[in-house]
Amino acid sequence: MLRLSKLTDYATVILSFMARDNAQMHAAMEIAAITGIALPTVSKILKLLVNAKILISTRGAKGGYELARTPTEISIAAVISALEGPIALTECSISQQGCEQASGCEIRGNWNLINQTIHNALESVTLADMIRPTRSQDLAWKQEILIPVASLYR
Amino acid sequence: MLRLSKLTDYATVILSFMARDNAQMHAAMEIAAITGIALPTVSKILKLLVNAKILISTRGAKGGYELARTPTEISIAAVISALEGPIALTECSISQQGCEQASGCEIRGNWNLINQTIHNALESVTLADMIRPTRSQDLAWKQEILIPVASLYR
DNA sequence: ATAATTGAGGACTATTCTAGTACTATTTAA
DNA sequence: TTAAATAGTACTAGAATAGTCCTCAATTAT
Repeated sequence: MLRLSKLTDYATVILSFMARDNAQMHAAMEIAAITGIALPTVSKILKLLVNAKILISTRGAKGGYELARTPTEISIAAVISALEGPIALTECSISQQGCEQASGCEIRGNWNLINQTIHNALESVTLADMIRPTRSQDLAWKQEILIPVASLYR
Repeated sequence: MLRLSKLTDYATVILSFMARDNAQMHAAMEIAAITGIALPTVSKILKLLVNAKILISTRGAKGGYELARTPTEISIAAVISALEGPIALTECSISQQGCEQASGCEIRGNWNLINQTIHNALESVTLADMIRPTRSQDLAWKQEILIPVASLYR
């Protein structure tokens, strides 16, 4: 199923709300109330997004969270990485120590390629794209996503 | 991390071996011995691949498993689907009942789009691609993967 | 100054999912 | 009829995830 964690899913909901809303500063409690996600969970997610430099936090009374960049500059890949670490389908693509297959794993290089492909696809979609309506008549969206695989080899 | 399960990873190793090897029929025990994966685990994976019509099984003495199609006709997307169910990043993309976000989820359509994008990318890579060597001088591979996103809307 | 508000950081728990194993039935060849 | 091989299903242990809670730090308002 190639699953994304629930927290990541929540993160996109939260960020979409923040991108759509005019106000710049949002307290965690406010976000929890609006999205319907429990406050401690929202807090956890917001903290991760701050660490990943996707959000900026302000402490104290009247504090809260705001987007660090404009929605067009925040890619879905960045959000996923913030919540789940580096984007990669297989273990061996992350740790350099390689897998311990008896026969030797011949296909790691190709997995890396696929990882790159997907990463590129996710990199090309931004928060601004996510908050666009999906009805087909509103489609001033990207014509196509072009992934030059050959370039990955260079 | 956008993780793929270990079983799926194993499946690609197993299928790569079968695609590379000339012999048509391979018993589960043989595959276990060569790949170094425990026999019960190998069996489990092979059964799933049979159900997904990626492999054909023959029972009885001299039986075994063989590819149902040529390696160029087996996509990585099919393999992933066989092991993990439909390829989708978010829960709500699979079940039709929708999520129970208080504010209403505005972004489902866009997630579906991203799912489609990734699915297309995985669909375009086949088992034959996986067993190709990865050294750059051997690259008679695909020039690029073209994903016409606009067409998804029609 | 002091109190109130808000985020930071980390620890902890319960639940769910995954990986792996085992057992029994069924099919086929010799 | 026996041996070899897959089919199907159920079960267990371990790991990962989701979610919660508590204490500390920072800022603003009174």
